[in-house]
Amino acid sequence: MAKRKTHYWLLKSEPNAYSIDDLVKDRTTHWDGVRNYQARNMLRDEILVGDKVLFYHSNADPMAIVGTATVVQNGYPDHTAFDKTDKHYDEKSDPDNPRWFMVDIEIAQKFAEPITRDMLRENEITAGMMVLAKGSRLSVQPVTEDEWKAVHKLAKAKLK
DNA sequence: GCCAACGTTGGC
DNA sequence: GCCAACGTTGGC
Repeated sequence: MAKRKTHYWLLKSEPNAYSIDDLVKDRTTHWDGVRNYQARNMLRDEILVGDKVLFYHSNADPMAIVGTATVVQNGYPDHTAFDKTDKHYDEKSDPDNPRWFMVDIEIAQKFAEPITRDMLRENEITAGMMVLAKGSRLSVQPVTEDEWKAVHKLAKAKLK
């Protein structure tokens, strides 16, 4: 069976809602509540088991990449859209024709120190990351292999 | 708290 | 199909 090349992604979360520490505690989670079509398409079609994820804290102090995770379940319907009591309930998502999707991820590592936006901006490679672009609101973003590696170098450098 | 950027909605 | 109004995101 031909093996697909690993793809890399960045997932944003407000730590108030779900933080890296929550993921460390839970080990795995389903990435529910995404209600944006571009992000939905990636969750449904492009993000596959074995892909690697940068975990980013938005609207936080500090705003930073705080760890990594691995995708352990391909896209499947986001059941929180069917739950009237859920914050992300969407009456237009039909269980027979779901509108929203999610993947499952598992903690890989929590960085010893957060990789802040300033740190990302100062590095030649990570300075080009989508998450730094003005007005970048997409909560699921593709990351290049070079960016992935550069973030890890920053994480190691930070340990010194 | 402010507000620019962006996505969605709905009238026409 | 256009686009103004509106709501949300998210950095600062």
